[in-house]
Amino acid sequence: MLDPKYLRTDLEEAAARLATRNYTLDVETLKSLENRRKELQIRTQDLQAKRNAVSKSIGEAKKKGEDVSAIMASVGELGKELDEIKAQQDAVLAEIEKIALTVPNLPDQSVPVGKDDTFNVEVRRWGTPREFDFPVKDHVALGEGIKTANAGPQLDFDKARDITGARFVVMKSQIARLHRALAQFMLDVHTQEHGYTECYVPYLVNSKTLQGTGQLPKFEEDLFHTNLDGTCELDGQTKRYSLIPTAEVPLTNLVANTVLDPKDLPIKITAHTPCFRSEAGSAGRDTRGLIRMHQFDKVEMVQIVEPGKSWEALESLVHDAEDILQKLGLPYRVITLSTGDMGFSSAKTYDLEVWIPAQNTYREISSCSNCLDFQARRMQARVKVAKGKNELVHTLNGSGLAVGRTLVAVMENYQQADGSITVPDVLVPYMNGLTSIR
RNA sequence: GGAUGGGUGGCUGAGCGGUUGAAAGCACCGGUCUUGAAAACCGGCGGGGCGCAAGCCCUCCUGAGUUCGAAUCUCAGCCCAUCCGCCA
Repeated sequence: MLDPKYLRTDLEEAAARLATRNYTLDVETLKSLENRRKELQIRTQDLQAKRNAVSKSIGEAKKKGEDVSAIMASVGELGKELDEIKAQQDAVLAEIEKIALTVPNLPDQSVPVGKDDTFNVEVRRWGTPREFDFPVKDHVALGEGIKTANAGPQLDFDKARDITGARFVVMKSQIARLHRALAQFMLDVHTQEHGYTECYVPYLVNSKTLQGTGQLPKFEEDLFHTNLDGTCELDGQTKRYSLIPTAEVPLTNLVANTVLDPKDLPIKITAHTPCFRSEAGSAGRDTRGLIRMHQFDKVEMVQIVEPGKSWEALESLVHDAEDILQKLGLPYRVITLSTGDMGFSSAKTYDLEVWIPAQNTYREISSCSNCLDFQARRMQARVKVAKGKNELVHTLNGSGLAVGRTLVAVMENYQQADGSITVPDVLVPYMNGLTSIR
């Protein structure tokens, strides 16, 4: 959520900045709601003050044994009026809240302005894509060509289709192990070299949690939801669990509704989890292979930092992600997403794109975002900066990395003419010494 | 799933329906004392909203209700603890 104070005082500016990310802020509606809110709040508070004063005097009079029937009669109407106005105020407040929860974060001033991904800006490149002296295969062809002992493909999309449906995969044998090795390797690097604390988190979360990081209420259809005793509405909260679309959700919400001690910051945490996305609206895109799955593994990094320290934290986060790619020897580039291409909660996002030989292009493998206080405000995550002075923390998240896509990159970049895959040096220990998958 | 007991400020923990936003202790902050520190003593110390401010309002798990007035009473829900049952 944006700072309601800012939204009140600089509504026009907010609208202009949000427009750069293709979001139209309903200025007129907000203005009139705000005016109404103010008017109603003044009236309720006035009535409440009156009621409090009278009630107090009743108490005092009663204590002295005086007759209070006259005073009590005088406040009879007050309660009724208060109830009415309070109800109106609650309705207006609820309406404002409803809008506020669907307004995306403001893009930082340093973010390139543009309506879509064509306005993204390349920041730097690392590594040189390898020259192949044979026709390159994509990871699907490679994975289906490498067989298990009983001749089944090690990358099996057909079985997954039978078991579940499209956009799922079954991995077997050494490919499955390579996939696991990648995740282990990433976790080890982040915990042992980058200072993150490893976490194991729930894969099913409640609605409040999803609201905290910004997935709800706006992106309902992007998620998979469970159906706990039917879905019942309970004080505005849908009672059900949903599968996490990223570990950012449980990790970031670890600090929801807390007041942190500055000396405990920054908090750097990481987790390897499966991620579940409905991919609503991406029908037909990346239908071949592992690039876009309903279920995929990811190692996620989250940082909780003091306000004012998040920009340096964003740079460190990107470097932590880049380090994995460098250790794996995978060529990549760093992109600054334009205003129109950023996620809902982000003020600035760097994407890491890894070289995919079969597509002759770079594809997203990590997304690192600074959310500033946007998520913290939704979660009520604060830090005690001075005595009695609490400020919202800043939250950042980044993939470190998407494991499935890293597997794709390793398979394709390390393929040999005979269809085998050389195991990157850093992964050999995780593969029990195996140097080649064939 | 069944039974019982609970949810109060950073923590522990009081709180007859009426100056209780909340005793007390710990922690924390400021001061006195001290060469310095500790101890002792004095003072301060939850969160949020509106407002330039004074101040006013909200907030004792959440929501609804009773009442002139609710942390205190009623109902529902959520969560926690313990015991029983079931179970990876």
